[in-house]
Amino acid sequence: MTTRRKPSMLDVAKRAGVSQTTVSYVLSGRKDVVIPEATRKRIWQAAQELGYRPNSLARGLVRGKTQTIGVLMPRMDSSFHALIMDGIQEVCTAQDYRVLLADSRHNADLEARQVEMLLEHRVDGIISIAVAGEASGDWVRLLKREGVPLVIVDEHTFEGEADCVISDDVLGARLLVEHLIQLGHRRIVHLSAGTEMSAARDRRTGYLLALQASGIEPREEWIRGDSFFMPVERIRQVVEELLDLPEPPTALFAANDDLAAEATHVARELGIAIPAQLAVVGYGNTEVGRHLQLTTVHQDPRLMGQIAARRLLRRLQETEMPVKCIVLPTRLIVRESCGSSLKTQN
Amino acid sequence: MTTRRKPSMLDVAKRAGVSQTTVSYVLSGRKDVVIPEATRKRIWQAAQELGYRPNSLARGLVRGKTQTIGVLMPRMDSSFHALIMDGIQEVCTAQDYRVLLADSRHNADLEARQVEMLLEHRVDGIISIAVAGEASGDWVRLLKREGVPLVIVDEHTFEGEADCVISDDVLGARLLVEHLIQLGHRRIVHLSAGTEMSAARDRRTGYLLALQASGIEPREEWIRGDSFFMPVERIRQVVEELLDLPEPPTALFAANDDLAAEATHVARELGIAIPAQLAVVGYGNTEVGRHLQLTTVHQDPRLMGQIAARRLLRRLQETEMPVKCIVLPTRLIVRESCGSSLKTQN
DNA sequence: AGGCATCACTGAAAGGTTTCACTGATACGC
DNA sequence: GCGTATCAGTGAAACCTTTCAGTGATGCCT
Repeated sequence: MTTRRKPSMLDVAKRAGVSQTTVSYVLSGRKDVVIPEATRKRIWQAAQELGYRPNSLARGLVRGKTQTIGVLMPRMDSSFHALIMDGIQEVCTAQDYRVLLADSRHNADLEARQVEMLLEHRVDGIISIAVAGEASGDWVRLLKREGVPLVIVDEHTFEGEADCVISDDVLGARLLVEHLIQLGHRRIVHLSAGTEMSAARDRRTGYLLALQASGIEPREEWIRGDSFFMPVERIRQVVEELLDLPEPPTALFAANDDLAAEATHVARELGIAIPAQLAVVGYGNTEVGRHLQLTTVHQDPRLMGQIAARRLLRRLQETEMPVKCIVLPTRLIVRESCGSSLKTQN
Repeated sequence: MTTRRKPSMLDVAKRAGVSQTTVSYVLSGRKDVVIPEATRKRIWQAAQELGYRPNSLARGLVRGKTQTIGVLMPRMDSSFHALIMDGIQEVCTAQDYRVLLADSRHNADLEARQVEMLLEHRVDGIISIAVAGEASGDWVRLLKREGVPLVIVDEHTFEGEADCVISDDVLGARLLVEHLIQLGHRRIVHLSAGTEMSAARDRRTGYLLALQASGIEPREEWIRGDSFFMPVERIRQVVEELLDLPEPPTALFAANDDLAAEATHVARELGIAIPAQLAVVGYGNTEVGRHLQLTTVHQDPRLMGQIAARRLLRRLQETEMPVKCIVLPTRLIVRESCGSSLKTQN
């Protein structure tokens, strides 16, 4: 059994008794060229019989477009990232675009190399999810120079240089903390995700704004934590520090639901009753938060992905759209973990 | 500003004063061809100055290999799928392979079209995650005919026709249910995920085996549920049916942790105390399960992804390996939700 | 001095498609 | 019967790389 070459357009052309050009016109469905139905049928049949499959590489090479977008992200592990991807996929699949994945494994060098990889593959545009740090500025500007459209999700550090899709985290955090203050809390600590990512910064900002608006002087030792991706032991250590303060907090605002869930565990292990002795609130409205009855702020990562993808695909058509930052609204979801008697829907 | 063409090898060649062939040899790092260091330097510099970026499409076209694998999955929403992806990504990124994503949105037609799409892109191989149904048999056999390596994750329906990576779900379910029986339960119901996916079938099988081994006659009305992806309302309805039986169950085995979590909610809403009145166990050892203190069986989706990717990449080298089904061991994790006093590690 | 090996390259084909500029042939109007 | 449209295609270049088969020019051996 000789491993035979895959059939090409030329093979189809020969079998159908026409030129390769005609096959191309028919198979790529160009309707501005007149080919009678009979000929089309012959070509379709020949293609069918040979098991012909168009070669996207050759097509991309000559067209200069690949109908492929690149998606860059630090890792594909949390459900937040997964849901953003799901939204992107949904839109891209519906519009017949392909998705080439690139992860940076939380490593700036690799991130830059992955961007290079995507460009080598001649993707038509790039969506980057929650990418961080000033180091990323280099490739963000590179893409701009090269004219490769970029949409950044959940990060607005490069607002003005690329489209971005974020949620209103300052407001969300503020709503959450104001809710705690209304419940009578004054010593509210923040399990933070650091300052590298804008989402983390914004939530901290909203926290501080809420305190200040109520005349509560924020204390330096009330804020701990440095990333959304701290290993569990680190989270536990930080939470213990916060709970062991000389004047212990009565409420804790975690930068996302996962951190809040972990904080809940630690508190329980320390014999602290929730919400009686400690109110805990999270951020993001994840499944974990729902199951733990966590008061939180609603976020819709799938929608963020959809919007990002739609924006990118639109930009591939209309090149000259002004860059913008799309901010999704947030909404407070009150559940048991904060000890509130009020309940919102959902 | 004229939109100028991207620099090609020929441009680099001209600038460095050598032939295109030489540039190719130097830039693709072939060490079997002798080119003095001075020439290499000149070429690297020329490439640098021009901002040359190799074109993977052209390379793939001539090489007949793309260093790209396709990943097919129903959707990218659950963290189970995300973690499998993460494992795949990790291995592929490390070995300098790219990942082209294709989702079928739980639709058999689209699934077949996505496979076709991957083949048009000339991927070197395909990993398919939790793909189901006899309809998939068509493209599984197609890939075999075309000689495109395939690894199937979390599904062994096509064992023998393609490599697969699964966990020992029959055993896992059996351990779980035997544990319940040891705790004294006799009326154990199963919130099932139907019969379409092998994982769901296997867990049901393990459940039945455990009952039979203890001389408990399984009743038809003890098994309800038809998919891992039931909408929440459907899950609730099914759980209520199970809990409302004339002789109510004392234990419930859900086909995965998410279903178990939902069942827990429903039970609580019905005023049923867990584990006092109803023991609940799940499957998969997910974050949700951990936070709910759910007794479960450990699964490592990231590892499954890694193993699948390693298997596929290896098969791309050694074409003639026999097909095999890799079965990962499972491990019982006892927590509070089953009312057991024994505790295992983790 | 002649033969051979190695060095440092080069030319051209091949890979599969799209697209522009054509070309015969038929039909139609007058 | 002639000019012009439309029809139904075709030929060849272009896209960018890899790779095979060479080719002069040295260096070395005997």
